[in-house]
Amino acid sequence: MEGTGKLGQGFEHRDENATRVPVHQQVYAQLRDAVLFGELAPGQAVTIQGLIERTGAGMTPIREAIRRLTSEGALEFRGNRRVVVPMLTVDAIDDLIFLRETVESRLAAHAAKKITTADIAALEKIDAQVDEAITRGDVSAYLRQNFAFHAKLYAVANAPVLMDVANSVWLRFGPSMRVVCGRMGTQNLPDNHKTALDALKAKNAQETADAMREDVVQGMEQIREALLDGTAFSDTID
Amino acid sequence: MEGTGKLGQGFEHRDENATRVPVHQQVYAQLRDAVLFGELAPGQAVTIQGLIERTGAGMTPIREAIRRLTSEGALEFRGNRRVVVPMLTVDAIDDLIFLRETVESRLAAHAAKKITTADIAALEKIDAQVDEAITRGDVSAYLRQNFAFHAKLYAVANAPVLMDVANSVWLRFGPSMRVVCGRMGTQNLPDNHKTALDALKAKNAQETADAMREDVVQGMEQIREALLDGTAFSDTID
DNA sequence: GCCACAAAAATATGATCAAATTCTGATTAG
DNA sequence: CTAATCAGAATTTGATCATATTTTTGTGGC
Repeated sequence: MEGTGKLGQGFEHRDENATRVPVHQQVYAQLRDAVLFGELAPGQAVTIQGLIERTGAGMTPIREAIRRLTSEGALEFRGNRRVVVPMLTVDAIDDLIFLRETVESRLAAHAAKKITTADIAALEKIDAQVDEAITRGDVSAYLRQNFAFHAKLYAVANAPVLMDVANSVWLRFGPSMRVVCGRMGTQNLPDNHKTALDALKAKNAQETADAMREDVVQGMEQIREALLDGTAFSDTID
Repeated sequence: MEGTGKLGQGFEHRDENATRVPVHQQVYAQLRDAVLFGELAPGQAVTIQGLIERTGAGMTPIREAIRRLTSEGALEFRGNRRVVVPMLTVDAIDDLIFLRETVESRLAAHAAKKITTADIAALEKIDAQVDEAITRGDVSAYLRQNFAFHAKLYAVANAPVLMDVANSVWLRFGPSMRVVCGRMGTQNLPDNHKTALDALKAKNAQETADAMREDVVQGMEQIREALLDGTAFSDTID
């Protein structure tokens, strides 16, 4: 996705049976990933004109994508029609930890009741890639695979409302997570996925919820400490 | 706001010092209220063309408003470019109850720590109007004033992340709430606001949280029972 | 019941207008 | 004489609309 530039290349012939993805959704997905995986730094400005050049799309679909991301908390309206990637405050991170702890453990419990062997296999495959990214020290891959693991669990839980909240939380701490990982590398990162997988196999909702809560809290606390420390975010724009 | 039709009438001269409100925000606010206070029934379709006629606005701002409401859970994408007011399922209402209970009590606790005497006065004034609406049997006024009470509490709490979640939850049960109230009238509606106000005056976070939790759960359970009963929603579209 | 055609609605683009930021240069205080 | 500040011009950016294109839906003939 990085550096490809324009959208829609290679899809000029439309008599294929491939389902057409609307431009506004493509822009949304691209911008969402950019925020989620830290390609945009906290405080960085996001302009409509810039996205027009970057994506080659028209103005309307870009506006739609920005509105969507804004109400999901990925972007922030800064008064004078300026849109930026929000910067985390300590107050905000406390609420995010609380939310993620609460929502993610409930999602995990739901998932434990509905999970199939195929789902477990998929989760194990993703978790193996998480491990690989950690040993390789590949921050970007870790962020993507770790998200994929949690996202898969949300999908299994099949609870749209909770999933929306969880995704919004991810979008809000994503940029800071990247900054923290960039500083610390991948060594101290949490991975309680194995415990969760064992609990999932046993279809034990309570244990699954506890394992995921542990995983979540560990990760979020690292961001919180970096925020309190302050040095990690000294280079961000304002 | 009802029945006024076109937007932006009477604002042709722009040398006033009145701050200009963008059209997409006006459309958003209008549509948001329509969902929140049950002017649109669950399952009802929302079309771009319809809104163009209804509001007199152009296409782009309407699209933006719809995208925003969609990611806030007030509207739902139904496959073939069709947007509808979502219908609540029993699974969804359970998650909404859980979320509102959790988030609203935390917001209440935050508010208790920061509240001023002016805020308390404002809350008491709103609560008086809630009482008046109940005795008058005015469902529409009850819905608006009750929301105003909670919204004021959110504003005092000053926790943007939690407030976004709470507002999203409101948008998701709003339409069904209206259906339920339309059936039952205003007599059996909960109002634990007095207890909450006492706790707020004492700046007791725990008691405030408990009072609000009680208020919230009572209201949500009524929707849940109506959903299980099923008769209340038999006339909705789909 | 199925396919073709017509009408309606949604997506996407570019043009136009308005507002805000930035840039420039001059004036003035230290 | 240098540096800071402010006014106004120029550029950039956002908001809105009108229009073209594509997709879906609805209808009538076979």
